[in-house]
Amino acid sequence: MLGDMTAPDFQQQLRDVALRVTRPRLAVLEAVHASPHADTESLIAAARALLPDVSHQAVYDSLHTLTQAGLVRSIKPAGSVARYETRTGDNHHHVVCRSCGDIADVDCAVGHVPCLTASDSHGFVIDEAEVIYWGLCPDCSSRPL
Amino acid sequence: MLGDMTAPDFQQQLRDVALRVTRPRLAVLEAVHASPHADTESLIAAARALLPDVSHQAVYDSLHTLTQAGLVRSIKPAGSVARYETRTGDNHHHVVCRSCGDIADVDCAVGHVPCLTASDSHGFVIDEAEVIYWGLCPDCSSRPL
DNA sequence: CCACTTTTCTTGAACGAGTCAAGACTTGGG
DNA sequence: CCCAAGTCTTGACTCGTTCAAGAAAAGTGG
Repeated sequence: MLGDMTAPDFQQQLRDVALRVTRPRLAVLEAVHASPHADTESLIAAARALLPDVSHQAVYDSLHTLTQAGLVRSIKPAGSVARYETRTGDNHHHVVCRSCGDIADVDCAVGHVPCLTASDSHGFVIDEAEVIYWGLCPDCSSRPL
Repeated sequence: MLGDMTAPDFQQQLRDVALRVTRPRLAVLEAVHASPHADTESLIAAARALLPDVSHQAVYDSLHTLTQAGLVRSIKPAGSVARYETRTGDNHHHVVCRSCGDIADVDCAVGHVPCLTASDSHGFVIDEAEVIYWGLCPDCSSRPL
């Protein structure tokens, strides 16, 4: 069951970053992989579909750990709760619908590392540029309130 | 005030956007103008320095109203509470220190409207691109933990 | 395969920025 | 000056997230 060949090898992913392989972590990893941009509540539900008795705290903890390890990435658009995805390390950004909060991935038009060098960084040592495009998703823009 | 001719006329700003001129709003506008990137708690304190008995709720409400009217702009970097500034409409972005949370303004290297056209917007109608540069401020980068 | 050490998970309570609601007060127009 | 609409005060409350203590599981060395 957890050795599904078509899906990423989550066990191996955990070992690769020197994290212990636990069922909560596997369930969370699989849940995030299956539902990109899902919020924590949904992920708790999804993780429980795989491991019925996981505590919400274990999910929160796993998400933090996996985020720090770089296996998942968290995004928190203003006005939204935390959301997670497994697509990491490829410098992609997000479009967020102002109306329904839906999120989609976008690659920057510039192609890579957009605007990473600010004109005047005030002495800050910058290591990441996070871009959020705000607008309306197809559904919401075609169905104005 | 004190002969400062460059100080914005906050009363006029409110009238220009068809908002009622109330003392809480003036106090909040002035507070935000005086302390760019301040969080709500600081702004409540700053507003009370000008108008001792403002309720926190009036400050929250004013901030929302002023934000909607475009007189102030709010920013909420992940892991931080809401912060506000009066510099609006000039497409500038922010550098946020991962360590101390300090924020500074930056103009995008591209000069204007950076990356506003995503490569594939998935049908979203985009109206704004928000950029946050993450890194370490001068103090934190020179004094590693 | 077992005992041990460390990390992780469970349970349950707590926190705090922000929001809601009802009634009193202001603002600005007439 | 008066009034209706819009704002503010007060105080309770929500809910995503975090904290804490003890129980359980993972990995390690014997």
